[in-house]
Amino acid sequence: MASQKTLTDYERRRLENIKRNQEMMSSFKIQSVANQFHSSTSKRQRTETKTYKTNRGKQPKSEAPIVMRRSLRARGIPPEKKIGLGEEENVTNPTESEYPSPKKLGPVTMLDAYNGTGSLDNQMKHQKHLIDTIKSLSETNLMSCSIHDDDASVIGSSLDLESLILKPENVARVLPKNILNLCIFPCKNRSIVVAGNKAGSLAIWDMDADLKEDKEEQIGNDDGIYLYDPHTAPISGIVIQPFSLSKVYTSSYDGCIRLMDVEKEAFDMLYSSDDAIFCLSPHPHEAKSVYFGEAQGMINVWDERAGKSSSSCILHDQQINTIDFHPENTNCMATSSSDGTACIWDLRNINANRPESLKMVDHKKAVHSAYFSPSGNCLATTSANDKVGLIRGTNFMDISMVQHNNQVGRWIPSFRAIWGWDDSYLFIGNMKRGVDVISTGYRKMVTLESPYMSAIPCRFSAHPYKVGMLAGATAGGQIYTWVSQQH
DNA sequence: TCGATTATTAACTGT
DNA sequence: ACAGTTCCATAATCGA
Repeated sequence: MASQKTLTDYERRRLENIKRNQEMMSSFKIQSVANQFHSSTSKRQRTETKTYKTNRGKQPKSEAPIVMRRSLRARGIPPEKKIGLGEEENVTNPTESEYPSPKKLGPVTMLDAYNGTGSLDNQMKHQKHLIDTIKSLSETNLMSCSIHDDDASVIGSSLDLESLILKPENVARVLPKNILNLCIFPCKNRSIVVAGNKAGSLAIWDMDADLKEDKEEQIGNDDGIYLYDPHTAPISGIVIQPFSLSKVYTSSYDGCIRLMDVEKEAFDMLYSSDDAIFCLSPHPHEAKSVYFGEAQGMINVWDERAGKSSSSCILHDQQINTIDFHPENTNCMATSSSDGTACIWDLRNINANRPESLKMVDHKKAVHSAYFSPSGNCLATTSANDKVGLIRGTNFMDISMVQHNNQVGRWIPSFRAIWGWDDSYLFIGNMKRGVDVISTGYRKMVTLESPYMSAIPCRFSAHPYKVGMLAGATAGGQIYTWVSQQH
């Protein structure tokens, strides 16, 4: 009943937002971008462009420094068990002991986790260069934030869809295997993206690397891509601390939450569990806590001050795929789950054994994401039932469903519709190698296409400060970054 | 109701 | 250009 009071409070604010939003939308010019569905005569259109920016995409060859790292993790059958099976034989019994594999506990230095090529000396220099970059960016970001606090100018900036283009230099293969998660640094003047893949590797791509002023500082053929191996199973969440860019949280199916602390040049181990961790989300108003979905439907909170997980609770019948917080109402949280539902919760109510949600959206099939719009007026859900849900209005009572093909099969990570820079558009992958842009204002859906996009983008991240900069990641480890071409 | 099983799918790998 | 491999997602289908 305490929640009732907040809701009215909350409602009032939302109504104001809705009004503001409507004004914004009506003043917004309609883009009817001609849908050039090149119904692609066949599939073999062009695939050469994707290797525009190649990388050490493959497994390291036999080189001295790598052997050192390999000896720690890969190839490691738990030594105390399974010896009787003989080596290499463990492949034949997939029933047990397969997945948890050689999980490394405790902190790992960034250099140890670094996966590069070339001489050890070059690797050290290259890796150090990234550390310096992130450190410097952390400082400049703090300065610019404190001087003119014009963050608000970005939120609500409208976007001209026609201006979005994909340049070949903004295409790169940054990782082997599926990218499951990516996140662009919340930094005003730089474009750096962090991506995690199914193998537990983390890539950091500094897209401004080739514009670097200090050419003589460049090491080897510096493509701005840095590869680390902090986890041993799929990376399920990446969170960059907005006010401390040198801290990047990662969660993984290996049951660990790590913190890449660039100041300490290490991947700290914050939390470890026998169960998989499926998602990770920072509380926007409590900088020191991250929420994460663990095991079957459980939500858990990591509290940095306490140095441990503070509370847990079962919210769903199956795994929680995403957690997201309302941008204004500090007690409002949304979850999506493979149990077929997305829910909105009052944080004060989720301590009970069987908490009750404020709102539940039933998709009947797995829900892969549920994200609040930048204003908080709308919740967008993406489900395996081929619907994108828009939940808005007073108390989120108004539910509309947009048809969208979300049948990705087995090899493509599930689609998740994300918001751009205002409440106007959602961005989601398209099975025909495009980016679908869903309008919330009852306009026709538009598909972004490019000859340089040779695979299906399934996961996205929008640059928090650069309107129009949208990075899409594929099952093949590529990242395609669309930008807004001025004028 | 709960397991175990299978079909589905796109892109990479390597001849 | 072709075929073989990926393999821990999801839903539908059987069998206990």
